[in-house]
Amino acid sequence: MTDMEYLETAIEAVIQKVFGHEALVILTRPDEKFGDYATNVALQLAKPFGKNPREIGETLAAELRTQLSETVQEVSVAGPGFINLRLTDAALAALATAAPGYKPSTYKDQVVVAEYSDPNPFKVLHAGHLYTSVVGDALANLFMAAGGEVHRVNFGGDVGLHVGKTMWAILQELGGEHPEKLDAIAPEQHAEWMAARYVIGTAAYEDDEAAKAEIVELNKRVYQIQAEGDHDTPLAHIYWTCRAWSYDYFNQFYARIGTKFEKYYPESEVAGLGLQTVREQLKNGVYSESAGAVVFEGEKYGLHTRVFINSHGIPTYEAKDVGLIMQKWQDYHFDASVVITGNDIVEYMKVVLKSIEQFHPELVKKTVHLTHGQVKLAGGVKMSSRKGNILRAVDVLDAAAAANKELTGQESEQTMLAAVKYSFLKQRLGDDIIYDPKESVSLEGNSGPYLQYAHARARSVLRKSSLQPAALTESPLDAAERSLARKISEYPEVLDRAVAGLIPHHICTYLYELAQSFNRFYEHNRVVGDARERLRLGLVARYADTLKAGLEVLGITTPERM
RNA sequence: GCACCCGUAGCUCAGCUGGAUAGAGCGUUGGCUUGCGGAGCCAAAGGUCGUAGGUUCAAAUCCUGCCGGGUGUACCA
Repeated sequence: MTDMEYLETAIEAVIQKVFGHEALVILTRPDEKFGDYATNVALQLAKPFGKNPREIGETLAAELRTQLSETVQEVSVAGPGFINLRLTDAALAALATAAPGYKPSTYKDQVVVAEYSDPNPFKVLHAGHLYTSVVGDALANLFMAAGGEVHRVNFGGDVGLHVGKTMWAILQELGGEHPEKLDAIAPEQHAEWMAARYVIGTAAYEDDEAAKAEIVELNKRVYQIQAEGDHDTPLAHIYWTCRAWSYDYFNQFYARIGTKFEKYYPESEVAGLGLQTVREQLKNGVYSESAGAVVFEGEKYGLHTRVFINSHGIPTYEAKDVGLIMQKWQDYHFDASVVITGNDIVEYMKVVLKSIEQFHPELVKKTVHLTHGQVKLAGGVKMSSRKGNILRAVDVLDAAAAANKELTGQESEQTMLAAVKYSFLKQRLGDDIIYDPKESVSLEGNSGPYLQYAHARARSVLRKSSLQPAALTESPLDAAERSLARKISEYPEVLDRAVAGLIPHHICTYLYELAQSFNRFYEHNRVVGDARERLRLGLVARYADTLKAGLEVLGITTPERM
């Protein structure tokens, strides 16, 4: 129980005692001039009690003053009837002292599976993958901070039409099924070479009927290669080699941005289970046959119909997703499963989950689908995957690195990543984000590098002093110190809210406000050399620790020096 | 057509478990500077919270209509 919850309970007890009424008290953080906490409970009770809210407020305030005198130094009623509480310095100091180490227990000892990124082998990583990777990593960190046993997994299509398209163009390039010719391609070229093949294959599929037929055929042959475990035929050689290139490329990218997956679920590994499950449930009437395909009739549930097995007998993405969810359940028996994807598949996912709900409802109950928007270039430039002029993940990182170098004259991978990650994370999840290469890496204002700098600067102050930081309780706080302590003390509440709503951007907002709080304090108050040096060092230490804790949840590094 | 999401300052966004003068960054204007890291601080200008209703003591926040934008809508993922 946080101290805020303790106070809420105490106020509820007072209401019970004074009015004999059960009320739900929610404390908020009002403007600092009003106090440390506020509640509008008196306003809410005015109607049922038929009384003036200020009158109710005053009655409660009087009782609270005597009941909470140990931790609350002032209770006031203001405005239309808000009850404002001002903590004693000692109570506030205790809160600030505990803040950076706070761990919510929301997911304590629970198994949580976080699936995100989900790139397809044989294709390029685009800006959207960078976005989902950054967001997914932060959410996984959030679950961990809340006590969860987190498993990061990744799902991707190593079979499917896109593979047929790329393979078709690869065969064109190699002049047939000649795997030995792949050796001529330099390792650092692998990813780009395959991305270019995909673009060519996609164009051919759309424009050339003969090519389209060949691609469909290749798609089937790839499924066959998987089904038979074929590693010997020339085509299989090409397939497995290029598939491995893709995974190497993914791993390098994830290592660069600092996220690590425990497991890849290639579609080929879950397609069988999906197919089997859907066929089984077809017998049970969950799915039905229509025009040679197996579908789920979503209209019955206010959704739409989707094909799970196509008329060629091949499982579509829908069936693979069924297989994936079943497989994750078999592997982890999770308490919670969170899937993070783009918002273009929200309706799709509803259909898939609704179908699974028919035969495995508890599994769906534990699953949450979180979605994000697209990463768009400022200026509204339209990108097309088909033409290959998409915004790639590396393009974003390169743009950030270039801007950072231009601004600081230095090259820093840490700073660049902080800039990109923070610019993605500070926005509420769900909507599109406008990515402006210049603006997003700006090192001034509300940015990742700003917070890294704020942290490094605080550490520098601590290094500068030869004294040990004191416990905050050693002395009453002056106004500026109190203001900073108050902001630090909010951290547990912010973390709780971020965990409860799975909204990491709240942490960003808070950390920025915290840094502003510190800068205001620091502007006019000396630390090293001041008579209050030890106390202030204690404050700076809590501040730096809180920044560090928050940034770590976001997946942003906190260098001691920059 | 239907479904889902979105519409807050010039730009990019917070705020949306309903509450006290709607906040921040960038940009603009003006001030602070021999500073423990100024990547900062203070201040000013800038808003019919898309629009019309409804619910409520109280609506940017909840409900409905409309306008505008995005996405999805049977064998792609």
